[in-house]
Amino acid sequence: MDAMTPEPPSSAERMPTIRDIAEMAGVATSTVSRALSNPQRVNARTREKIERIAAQLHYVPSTQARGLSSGRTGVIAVLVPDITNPFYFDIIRGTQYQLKASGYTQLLVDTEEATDVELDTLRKLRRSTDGVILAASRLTDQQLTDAASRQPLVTINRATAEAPTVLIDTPGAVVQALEHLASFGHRSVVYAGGPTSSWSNHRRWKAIEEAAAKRGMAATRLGPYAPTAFSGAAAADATLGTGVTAVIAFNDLLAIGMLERFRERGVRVPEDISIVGCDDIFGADFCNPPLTTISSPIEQAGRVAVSMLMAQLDPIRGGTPRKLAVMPTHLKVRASTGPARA
Amino acid sequence: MDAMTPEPPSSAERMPTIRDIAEMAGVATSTVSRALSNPQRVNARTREKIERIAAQLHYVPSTQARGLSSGRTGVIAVLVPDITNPFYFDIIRGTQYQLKASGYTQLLVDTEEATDVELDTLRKLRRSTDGVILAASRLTDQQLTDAASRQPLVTINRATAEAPTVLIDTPGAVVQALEHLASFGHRSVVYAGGPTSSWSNHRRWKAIEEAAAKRGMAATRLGPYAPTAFSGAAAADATLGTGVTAVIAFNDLLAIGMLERFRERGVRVPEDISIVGCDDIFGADFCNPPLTTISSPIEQAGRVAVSMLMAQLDPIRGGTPRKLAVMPTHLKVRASTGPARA
DNA sequence: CAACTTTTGGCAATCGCTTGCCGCAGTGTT
DNA sequence: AACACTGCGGCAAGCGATTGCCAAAAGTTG
Repeated sequence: MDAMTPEPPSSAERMPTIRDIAEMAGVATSTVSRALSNPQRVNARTREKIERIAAQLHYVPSTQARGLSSGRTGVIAVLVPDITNPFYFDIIRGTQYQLKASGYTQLLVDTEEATDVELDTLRKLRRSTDGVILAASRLTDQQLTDAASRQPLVTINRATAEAPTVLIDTPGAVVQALEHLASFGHRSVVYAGGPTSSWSNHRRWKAIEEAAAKRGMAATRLGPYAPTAFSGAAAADATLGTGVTAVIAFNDLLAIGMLERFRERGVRVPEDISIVGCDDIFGADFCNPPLTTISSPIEQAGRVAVSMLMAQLDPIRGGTPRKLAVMPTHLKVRASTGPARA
Repeated sequence: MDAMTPEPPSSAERMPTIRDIAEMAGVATSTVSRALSNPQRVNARTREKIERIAAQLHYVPSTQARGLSSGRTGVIAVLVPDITNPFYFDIIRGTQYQLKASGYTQLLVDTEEATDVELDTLRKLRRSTDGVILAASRLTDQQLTDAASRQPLVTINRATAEAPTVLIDTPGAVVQALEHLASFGHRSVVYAGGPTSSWSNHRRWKAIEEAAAKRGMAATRLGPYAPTAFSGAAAADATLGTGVTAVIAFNDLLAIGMLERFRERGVRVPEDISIVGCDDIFGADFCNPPLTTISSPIEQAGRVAVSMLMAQLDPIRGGTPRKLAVMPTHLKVRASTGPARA
């Protein structure tokens, strides 16, 4: 107003606020606020007018201010151990899709397979997010319980008593995999294990051990190996050392790495050795040979995780909050498995 | 303090604020604020005391409040056309890494290869982010110019006059690819093109056309095809229809899809037809046959984009703001290319 | 038509932090 | 000894929304 007041640099013109709208509409800011985020609280005519002005001004509410006063941020964090692992891509896509549909923003964080990064992130995020989806958490039960008591949380592939969980029923499919191998005459199998801190890893091995025992097959566990194609070489070599005819890998990444190593060493797949992966990631269908693997609707797992979180955030609209969802799995037979060599 | 005041539900105990710290330390909130975010502005002893109390309270500053009053959000958005395209994985990893190192949070958004989603996202994000990295933007020059004038922006694989850009020098490598094919006796080549709105696509085709003309080779453009493995079938069929002995695909995804289709139809690669991909994505090395492709430090491109953005945000510390960075590329020869059939 | 309820909109406090401005000490300069 | 700095800390005004409380207006009812 004052002629002395220096104009702010016009480089970035000021963004409109509810005050601007309120002035133009001749109402109070509170009315604008209500019209925009609580429509039924305000008269239809007033609301329309406000909406029109808002649109005309290209008004975008400040998430910061909104979050500060309302306590809600509209942000959900998704924590994955490794952004570059294709397995998580499908999860991420699923959560992204469903979060967007629910009006939330997804904040993706790579925890680098490290417990402390995970813990630290969780702490920092407590303030700035409404909830967290924790995929393949590396936390201990205790840490997980603590975290769940502090913020709305849903885990994927990591069961806890405290937080709702989406589980991919890999153990179920492991049985199918074992049957499949048995039908090909395999009598002994190696499990190329994943990270020690991986809960799924334990779960998978237990299932294999048990199912193998039931069928009188010998099962050996190798590892731990990092869940990367790169580690496949070591896993392949160790497997060859055992003389088994079949191997089940912790995941497809590892399996694909093993495939390459086998080829390098002149070991034929599946003639000399059969290999089963897990997750049916991008690439499992076009590697050489195409990988027999355990497939599941991973993307859907992400979507389900989101809806379980939504139910937790808004118990009324969300309906009965499920504590556990199990995604079905099935064995996808491709060319990496075949009859056991004599 | 008042006995009548109802205790807040202890379910989630209140998070500590700078006021709590200020009270405990016996200083004003402004001092706490400065001690924490502007350390040299406050006496060392005072600062240490405050830091100690903050740590003890597990204090985490509210990004919301901070952003509201300071105008900075600490968030950088990264927009990619398709989260599930492995090409962007590496970019995302690069940006994530570098942003974290710079103390920023990455907000990842999938724009679904759609111009309007991109535009809309950009608008919404203007308020809540400090800057944007736009990978393979589908925007027109005009739209891009507008966007760049409204918010700090860096593009990847999309040159503009306005915004700093990181380019992957694929056209450069296309020449290598053509030489490689020529040395194998190929005289005609097909380019299986990508999306019409893709700037790189045009750029690539121009380079091929020109390089082919210079060598007296015939070049035909096919497409557009969606940059997915799924579209590979159509691209493969169309390619076969032309009778050429070599094809360069818009990207590896498409190339891999073509590879599969060729196998389905009994066309041998590289005996019957040679194929060159582009990007060297995850999977290009283990598909069947492994793909000859144009490789480049994609992850580094992401990192460079971040540092260019940082330079823009803080011109003093950031050093000379580069307007353009070109990432080198080279042809990675694998098994999908070979001598032309007679 | 009076008494009452429901709508509708305004006031003002608040969320947690940043930052411009001010003033008090302590130090150094002439 | 008077003066000017400089370093350090406090005051208080925002940032842009939300929301509890209240009052005026409108609608209902007997």
